[in-house]
Amino acid sequence: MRLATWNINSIRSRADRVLAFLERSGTDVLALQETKCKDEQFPRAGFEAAGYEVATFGLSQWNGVAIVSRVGLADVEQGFAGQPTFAAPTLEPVVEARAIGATCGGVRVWSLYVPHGRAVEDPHFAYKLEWLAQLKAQAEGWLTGDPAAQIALVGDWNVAPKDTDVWDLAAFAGLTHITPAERAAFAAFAAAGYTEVTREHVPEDRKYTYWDYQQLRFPRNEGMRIDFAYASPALAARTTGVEIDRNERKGKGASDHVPVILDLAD
DNA sequence: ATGACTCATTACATGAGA
Repeated sequence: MRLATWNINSIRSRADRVLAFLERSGTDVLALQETKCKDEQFPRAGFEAAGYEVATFGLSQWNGVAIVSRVGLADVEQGFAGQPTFAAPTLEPVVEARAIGATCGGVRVWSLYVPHGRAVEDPHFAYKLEWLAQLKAQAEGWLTGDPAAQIALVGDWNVAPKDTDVWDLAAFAGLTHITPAERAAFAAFAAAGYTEVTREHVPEDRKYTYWDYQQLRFPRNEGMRIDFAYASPALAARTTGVEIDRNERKGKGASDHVPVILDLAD
């Protein structure tokens, strides 16, 4: 089975690209982030015509996550238990559309769009840390008592765990994504028993998953590695390979992130 | 070339992204 994750930066702008990717890569289950549309606006028809089921969680033009699968899609959950809320200025707190779970081909898949944080002194940053802490608390519970659990926590984590996961550490001084607090929140999933399988299979430096649209970041390979896949022990044992599909950043109309693809043994 | 931001909005400028 092939399981992929991709921050698509608007599904309505790139549905054709995603359909072509599914066909070319032979991906069975795709977790999407930043779909940037409400559920009723999601372009489902093309996916269903291609033989995929679709589960979405979108509330507005911000955030939005989805899972598409051709190996079954059951027990959909929009958001996770205990997911922190966020209050935009002048608005009531809401559970944002940043997490959706579904069981696909025997794997409990979570498509995750971790809050950005914006700036270390911004309320969004504390929200980010709490969001990760609460997700970790839930994810720890999903593992207990079931050594055979097949769980994949995949998506845009908005954390660069290693100094070499950004193109120039000095350029990030004082900014989010590289702080010890964020890295500790990310590492807590490993302490809880999950394995970050993309690092295991692609350990080399400068294997980025995101390049800013500005300042020729992609042709210069000045990117960030922030899209990851934490796997439960049984799922990690099944993971035979990982590919970061760098070619998807090329050309007109690319997302600023590329797909990360996991190969799972039957 | 892999190329000089992009997306969505009761839009025409603003907020968000990282």
